[in-house]
Amino acid sequence: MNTPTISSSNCDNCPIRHRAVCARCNADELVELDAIKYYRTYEAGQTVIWSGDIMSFVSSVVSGVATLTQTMEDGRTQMVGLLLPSDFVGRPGRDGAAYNVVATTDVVMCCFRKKPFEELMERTPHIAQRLLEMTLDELDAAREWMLVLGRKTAREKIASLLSIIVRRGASLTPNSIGENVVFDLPLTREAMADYLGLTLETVSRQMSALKRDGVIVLTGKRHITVPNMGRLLEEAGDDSDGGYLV
Amino acid sequence: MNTPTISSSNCDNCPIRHRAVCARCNADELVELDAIKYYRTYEAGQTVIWSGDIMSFVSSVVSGVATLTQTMEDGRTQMVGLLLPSDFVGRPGRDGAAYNVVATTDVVMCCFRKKPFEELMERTPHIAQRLLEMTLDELDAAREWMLVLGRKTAREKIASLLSIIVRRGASLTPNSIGENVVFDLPLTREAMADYLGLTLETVSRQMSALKRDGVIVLTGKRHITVPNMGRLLEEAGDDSDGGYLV
DNA sequence: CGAGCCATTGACAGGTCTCAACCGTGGTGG
DNA sequence: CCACCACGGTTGAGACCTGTCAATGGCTCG
Repeated sequence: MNTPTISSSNCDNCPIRHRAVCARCNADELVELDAIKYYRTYEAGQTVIWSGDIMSFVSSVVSGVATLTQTMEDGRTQMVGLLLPSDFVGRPGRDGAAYNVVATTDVVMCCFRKKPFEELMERTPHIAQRLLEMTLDELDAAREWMLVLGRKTAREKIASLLSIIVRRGASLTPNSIGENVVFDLPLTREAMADYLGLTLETVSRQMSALKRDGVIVLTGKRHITVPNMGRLLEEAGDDSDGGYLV
Repeated sequence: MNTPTISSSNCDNCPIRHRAVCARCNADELVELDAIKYYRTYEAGQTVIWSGDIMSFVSSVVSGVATLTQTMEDGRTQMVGLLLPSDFVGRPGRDGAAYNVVATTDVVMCCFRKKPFEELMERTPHIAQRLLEMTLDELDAAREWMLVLGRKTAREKIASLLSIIVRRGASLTPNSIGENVVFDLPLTREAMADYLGLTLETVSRQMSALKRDGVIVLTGKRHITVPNMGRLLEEAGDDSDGGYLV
């Protein structure tokens, strides 16, 4: 395992301090959380959690990208969550994991022992409030995703995924002001296919098509430049304003 | 409209008393909820909420069935939620509605004025706790649905939808013990298509196919008998035990 | 240099959509 | 009273998009 060293057990320097499940906690509450927390690291490709596992912890993604997937008996796989820094993993009150969690890049997790975390939640409204807020956001994201899966064409699906990654990464890579948006795909073609309910061949073909049509510029396989974000949003079939204030 | 009379302003007789957002509330908390609540009824086909509307209330479905849908500019529509009795509508902390809500049967809603409800939530952990629990359940349902939308065939999608309706209706129509499961579809073919990301023609064809193959028996358009529930679950591509205790 | 992985591209098959005709029921108005 | 329409549903024929199977290319690493 790479660099298991945890430089900051200190929440003050934590990159997700004000966005994760602990966002609303005050100093006293952080002390309580600190007592039940530990860090774990995972290498790219490693499975963090197997569906059905008994979970002894819940956790927050500190850095890196992981996926939440569901698999049918015959192997068909659907991604049901894309876990970026600050996202929460696990369900308080449930023992078994419902999904597979796989690290797609090297990942650092901030884990809380489950039992004490649940007890802490009982008497710390700040945690439960934040978790409710985050869960409602995830539910909205899942519903937007359902529209993508159910009603969009392959080309629109790809454009939607790229838009979502840009939107979610905006806070991480603060260069989304000008026209040119640049980012690295944290997913393989296969993972993109699992996200979008497509085959990896169709993903590849549509990526090539968007490239050919000048919607995106591909440098290597993963480095992407979007010359015109409005155009990408059009291709995604979304309202051209992106749904948020312009 | 059938029986718009609200016989019970009294929570004790409420059919969703122990399943809705108020499930954990004690007598004192119910009194507070009672002060900010009112009932509304909607006829089948009526739109309850338009996406983008300013919401002055949140609510629980008391009886009937409603749908939560999202629509693209060109009219493509995806259902993102199926609202059955006890389900919660609205998002505390957000002013605008994100989805359309349409009554598919006559519906009774128990509405709470939004501002006071939010204030009550702040000081009543029982409500926030229950809402978190319900939201996590909805998120799980949305993720199961994503697998259906992204990876299942039309035939599997239909079988999955019927299974879900049976499972959710089990508590409502307590006849799911024996082999024969009987129920009425609360959805038109078009609504089923919007649920599953299909066209209504494909839904109709697959319903006919399942009927022809003896998986279901159709009486009229909406009345369904499932002679062998295990068979239906197989057709849905799910684990044969249905995920729950047999 | 070969192995393994990720990705691209082609040819073809097949599942679902599109367009269209038709059926049965219930309500309505001449 | 009955023609007529609206509505939900079924079925057919053909087109098209995406999946399947297969071959190939580029890259990294041992």
